Amino acid sequence: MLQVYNTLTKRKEEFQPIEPGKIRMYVCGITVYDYCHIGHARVMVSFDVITRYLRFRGFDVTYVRNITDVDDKIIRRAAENGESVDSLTERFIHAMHEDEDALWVLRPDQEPRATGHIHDIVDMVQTLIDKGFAYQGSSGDVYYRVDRFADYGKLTNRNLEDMRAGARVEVAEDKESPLDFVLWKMAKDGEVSWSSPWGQGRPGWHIECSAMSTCCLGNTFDIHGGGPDLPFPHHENEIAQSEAATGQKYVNYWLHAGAVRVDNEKMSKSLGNFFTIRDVLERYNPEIIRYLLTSTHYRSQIDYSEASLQEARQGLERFYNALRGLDYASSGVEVEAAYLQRFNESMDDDFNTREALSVMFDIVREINRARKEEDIDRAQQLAGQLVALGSVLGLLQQSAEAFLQSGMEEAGISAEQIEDLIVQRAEAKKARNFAESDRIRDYLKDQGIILNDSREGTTWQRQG
RNA sequence: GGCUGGAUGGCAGAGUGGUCAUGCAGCGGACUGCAACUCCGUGAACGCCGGUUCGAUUCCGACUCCAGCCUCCA
Repeated sequence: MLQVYNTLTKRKEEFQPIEPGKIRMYVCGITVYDYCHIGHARVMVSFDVITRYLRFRGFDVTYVRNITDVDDKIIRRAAENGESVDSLTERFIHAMHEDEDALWVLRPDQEPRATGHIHDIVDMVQTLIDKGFAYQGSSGDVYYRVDRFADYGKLTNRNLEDMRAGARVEVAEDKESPLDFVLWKMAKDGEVSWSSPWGQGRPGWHIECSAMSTCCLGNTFDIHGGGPDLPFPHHENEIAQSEAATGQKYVNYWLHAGAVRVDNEKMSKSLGNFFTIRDVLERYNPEIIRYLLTSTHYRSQIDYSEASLQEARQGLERFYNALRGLDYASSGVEVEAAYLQRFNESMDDDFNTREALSVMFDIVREINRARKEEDIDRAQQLAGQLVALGSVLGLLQQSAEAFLQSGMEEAGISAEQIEDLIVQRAEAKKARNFAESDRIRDYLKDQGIILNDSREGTTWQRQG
């Protein structure tokens, strides 16, 4: 039985799709004005794993993740750079796709962009005005009338009294209540804008997700996901907009990823501890980031640090050391019941990837035992199963050599030089000149290269 | 202050009303010319105080501390 933790009810619930066998899922994506950071990576990887597992379990999943390609930050950044909004957003959408590909994040089925759905957004705003849930202020901006929506605050347990009392919200002169939020924003001179019944302007942030999710997935859909900072106000406002507009329940299950901290501090630009995905990829194999993000439950807070990256590297080394030199099937492998059942039970429990990994480590031990007993058929059979389960988490999809020999290439020596030295060392060993063979090994170790002798010969890997 | 989540062995991190997590590190042994990889064995934990129970790290309550959100932020 698949159970998921639902932010709306604050507990784990049995998952029941609206339509048997089908799942419609929407995840809030990126505002494209800069490179993606590791917090973005976490949301991408978490929902990628969720999607892969749901499909592995036989569901037909429609995965939609939006791109916010117009908002204040984008307009400001484009102006600072002296470039058009289009050119800025195209650049960073391209960069986002590169980062995702590097992390083996499968593309969503649809990636709607706010600017591609202006018509749907205008329609929804008009519906809200017609139903009395929205109004145009004297500035021309259109606001959502929070007091009209009785269920406001149900996702994050807020009540309007408390919020008014401690209101730190910017007060716009023409709002009826300080808690009202913008649906349609009038354009200032020269800003990118679209025509609407209320004048030239652009959508507010929250309305685009309501409009696009409804448009792509229907009035009510199964899963809505996003990052840790989105439940309030973003998702609260989405519920208010969509349920007021359609009169139907918006979403059945709300899933939110946990925060990423850096060296045990909140990640923020002011602290200067903001890491982009490409910063990290300069120094680490992409799978190391992916493993780090998968080895903690998706809802838990995760600490990003050199130490945690090292630990991720070590975990993967154990996997790839087991796979190294084995010729295993890369697809169509059936996983034997004992392992499959434990794996599925773990993942069925709100996508417990850490526990699923512990099942995979048990397979590693059995592979190594089989290798020791020279039962290569069994080792290869298990290796295929290990990689099959790995593919559900988006792990172990490169060759052992590629992983183990990756890292710090620039600083070190080339593969050709290493192979040469290994040959020289083999000759020295044959002549029982251990002083010379050890000298070569120590030299390579200084270069970050670890040698590994076995009956079949010597293999090498780079140090993490 | 309000709302959420958390506190597990040296570190990371799952989980369970009474019995193994797992990975890294440690210790003993095997393999090896010596290493590395690997295998076998092994020590070590459940914030604090009450309650329920034959028995609680696991359930309930209080407390302390930590984190996220409440302002743009994944």
